[in-house]
Amino acid sequence: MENTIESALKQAIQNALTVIGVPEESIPDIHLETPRDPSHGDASTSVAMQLARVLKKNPRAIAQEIVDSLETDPARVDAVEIAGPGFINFRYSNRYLFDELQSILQDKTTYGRTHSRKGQRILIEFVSANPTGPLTVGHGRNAVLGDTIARLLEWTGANVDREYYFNNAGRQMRLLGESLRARYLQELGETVDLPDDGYEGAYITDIAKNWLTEDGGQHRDANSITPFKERAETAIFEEIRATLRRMKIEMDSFFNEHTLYESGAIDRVVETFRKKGLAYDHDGAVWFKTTEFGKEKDTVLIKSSGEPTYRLPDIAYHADKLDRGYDLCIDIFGADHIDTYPDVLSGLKVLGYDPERVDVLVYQFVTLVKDGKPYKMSTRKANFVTLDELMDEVGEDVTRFFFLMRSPNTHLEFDVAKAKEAGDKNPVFYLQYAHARIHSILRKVEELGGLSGKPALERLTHPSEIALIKTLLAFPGAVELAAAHQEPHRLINYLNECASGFTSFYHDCRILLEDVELMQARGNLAAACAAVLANGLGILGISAPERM
RNA sequence: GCGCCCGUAGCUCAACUGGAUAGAGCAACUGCCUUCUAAGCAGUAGGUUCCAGGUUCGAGUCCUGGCGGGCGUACCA
Repeated sequence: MENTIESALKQAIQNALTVIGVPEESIPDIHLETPRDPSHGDASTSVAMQLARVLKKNPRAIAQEIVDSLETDPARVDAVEIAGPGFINFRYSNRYLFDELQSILQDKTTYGRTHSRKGQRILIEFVSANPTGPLTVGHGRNAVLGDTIARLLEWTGANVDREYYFNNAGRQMRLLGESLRARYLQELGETVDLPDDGYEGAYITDIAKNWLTEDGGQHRDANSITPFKERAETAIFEEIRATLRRMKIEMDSFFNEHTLYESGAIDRVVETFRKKGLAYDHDGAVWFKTTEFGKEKDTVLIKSSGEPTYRLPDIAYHADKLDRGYDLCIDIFGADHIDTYPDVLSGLKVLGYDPERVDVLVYQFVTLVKDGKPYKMSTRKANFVTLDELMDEVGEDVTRFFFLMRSPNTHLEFDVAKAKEAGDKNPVFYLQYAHARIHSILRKVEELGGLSGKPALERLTHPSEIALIKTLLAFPGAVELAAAHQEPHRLINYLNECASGFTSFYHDCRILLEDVELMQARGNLAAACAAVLANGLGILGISAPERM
């Protein structure tokens, strides 16, 4: 990324500022942006306006001084203009655009990859649903966000591992085992009630039925619920893994909370806290002095029953992750967990870790809209929609897309009816359609002799052609931006621009022509666009079909 | 009560972290298929960016105070 035109321009501006005698300490961070309005050029900076106050001069006059001492590469930059209140606008040369287009055509499947996170090891923990039931729509946003952010980070050069953290002990799992036993016995004709607060979902009955066909009812008189718990866990985890696979999510590891008890990691955390005077006994429980870190109340680490609350293993777990040598650990949390992570960070600080190495992405809840009405869900009650059911209805691509298309920190309305309308109302098809359309044309170009290895790209002069090239060149930056913010929807916004840029080009400029040279130039532009769309959809985990 | 998030077109949401005339998609209206995929394109209409102050060359974006919604505020996860 060192030799990009942007970095060259920044350097040139920096130099010019020094030349005109701006003291080093008042030089701001030079920021280049792409103007919304194309008539304002291809890149723009507002340094002159930022300096107006320090230098006590008219911003336009400062801009003029900067431009006068600015040395830009005439092969890449056609014009430098001052506009508005003091913006300095840069216009790129066509030659630059064609050179860059050529490099897209060379890189194809790797175009858009950067090295900004090269050498970084990142662990991203997500989904992390306990095995008490199938994954529901509620987990979907977490799963897809986590996986897509992982893919984004991989595209910027990082080495990313995906981990699923779970707990198969405790009250919830006990209830699950008891619920399974009840169903099992019911299937054998006994009259047994589900336990209070038991799991009512039909999947429990399915597990019971399957088991019965295997074991013939030999667990009827088992006096321990352990086999029921284990059977339920295995069956449910199998289903969860299958669902994830269907969503194109491949975990690198599953981490059982229990190992933190066995290894003594939890005890060590408490010991260290005590040694530092940040843990104490009160009312039979062990407390963490979170008031030392700005909280209103201290927090219970170990209940008077002797059972730790989930915060304690959480702290030990994060320490474990950092011990494994990751530069960065990312957690994907729903908004309901928002209150827990400050404690984890405080705990890590006490243990001597740098909390900066943990990043928490909090996303807001999903409202599922069915028949125009919001649909309330709960795993324990039977009224939930599983991810599998959702994918059965709207397909895998649409499912991933809908979870990604909004900023993580706004509420997401998932309207099943809209997602199902496999037509113009569905934005995912717009991207796939543009891609398929290009391939359809390229197949025809192939019949007419194919694309030239050395296309005459300078034949591309139509405004729609130039605009499309510029959009394609923005791809690596869009990936970088989405990765930096951990917000996949930014990439979707970009891909929409890309697809609509193509369709404008498609309508303005015919590709299949007698003029073979022009056909090849345009064909190559279309091919470059297909490559960008395919790469972008790949990052989102959405297919890029060649025919529709 | 306190903490976090949100409030932008009729609806669902963007807006490159402070930039130039706030943009898309649905829905509405008007055009465009003997020519490469009409799952498309071009156009019209739609806005006091919740309200009131403040910061500055410049605010949807930052600060303060309200109003409205979501989530949390457990010896539940």
